[in-house]
Amino acid sequence: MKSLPEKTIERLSEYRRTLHRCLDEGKTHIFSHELAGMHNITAVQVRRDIMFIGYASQGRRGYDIRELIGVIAGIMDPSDVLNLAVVGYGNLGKAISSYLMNKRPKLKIVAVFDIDPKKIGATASAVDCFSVDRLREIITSRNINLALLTVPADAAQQMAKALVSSGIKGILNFTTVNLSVPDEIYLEEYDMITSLEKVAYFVKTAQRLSQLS
Amino acid sequence: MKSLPEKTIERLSEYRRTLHRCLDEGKTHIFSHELAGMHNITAVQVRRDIMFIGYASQGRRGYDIRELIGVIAGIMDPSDVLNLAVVGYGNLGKAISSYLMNKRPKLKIVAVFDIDPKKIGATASAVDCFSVDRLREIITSRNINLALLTVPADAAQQMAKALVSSGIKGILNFTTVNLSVPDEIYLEEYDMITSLEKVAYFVKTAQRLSQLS
DNA sequence: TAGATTGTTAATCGATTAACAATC
DNA sequence: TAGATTGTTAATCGATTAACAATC
Repeated sequence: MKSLPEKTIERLSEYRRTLHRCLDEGKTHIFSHELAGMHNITAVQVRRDIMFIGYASQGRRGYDIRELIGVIAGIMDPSDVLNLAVVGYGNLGKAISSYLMNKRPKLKIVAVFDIDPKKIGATASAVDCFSVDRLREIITSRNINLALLTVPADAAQQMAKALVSSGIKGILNFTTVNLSVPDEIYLEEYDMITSLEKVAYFVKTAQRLSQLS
Repeated sequence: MKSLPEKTIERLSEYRRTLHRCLDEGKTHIFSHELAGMHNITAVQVRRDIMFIGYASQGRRGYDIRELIGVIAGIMDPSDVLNLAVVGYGNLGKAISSYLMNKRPKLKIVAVFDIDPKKIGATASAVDCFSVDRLREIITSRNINLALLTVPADAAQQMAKALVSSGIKGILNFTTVNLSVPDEIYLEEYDMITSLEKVAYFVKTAQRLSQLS
């Protein structure tokens, strides 16, 4: 199967969460326009995404929520557990760790790294915290594929380099530094300040436009 | 002036940060291919973005970094300070607050809200922490335009509603709930689990594709 | 049936990239 | 000049939306 469009992948992840919530509320089926309304998009887009993943409903009673969750999981979830490391255990690292803990059984945080001796050795939220000196050793021994980078900006590039040379496959970058890594490493920037500036720009622009009318 | 493409806005924010770093390192000019290399995009795209904002260089010696920063600031920065509130002062709220503190003088966190009496009244990182009961009062009196929502998932929709009715203009949503808000409210989803699942998907897909070859 | 809904093709929109003339 | 670089138009690519036949 070909790789799906990036935007579709993002939405599938969001649909799944919403579908789980609907299941919890006792729903068994959902219409495309319902799912669309919950995500502020159009029903056509929902149907198109679902077409992409090759799922078809039983006609006019909407999609079977349980089945749809299963199909999405088949696409999105790795067949084996993907082991993660959180690198940098400050407020952000802690927030992310507790956020992710037990949410996705196939995405498992198996190690946390920090430079602060006071944090090292602690077993925070059931995960061991190691010194960054042992990065390569632990990444190899625990078969870690993905790193969540939450260190201070001035340590980011150097740490990314160390991660890559330790055999990591992908980095989710929470720092404000644009990392440079080899092409074969999947890098996702997750940039708060950019998001915030974008919101600020559009809020400002919307205000200005509405004043004109 | 028309509103710029969303993607261009995002990149302008990223360029500016990089440009500041270059200034700190003593550079005065930068070529489009240098800036492109630092962001893993093409030089054409950099030039096109810069064309969009109406800046022109002095010919073949690249862009004047200081001037370019000024032009980007003129586009992106609100003319007046935009007041922000962080709603939910757990690990994530703390990380965001200290992250943003003093980074962008035009984007100022002027209040923090929480439900926990132990946090209320504290003056964390020089910002007062209030009870959510006083949401409307403080939002009005401190002229707050934008909220950063970091409350637990089950409180998110209710809190969003309270924020909207208190007169907020935009929400940056860090929770995993897809909020529903009126059209005129600018809503930006900032979703960690989706980002992580996306990275996981592409890492997995890349591995599979490379095994085929 | 009439009405609601899905699945899919074709059209549109928006963003990126290729190509290249102009500049220094 | 030759070479490097910019600014801009046109072509391409990818994602969204419109339109509509098929289904129940």
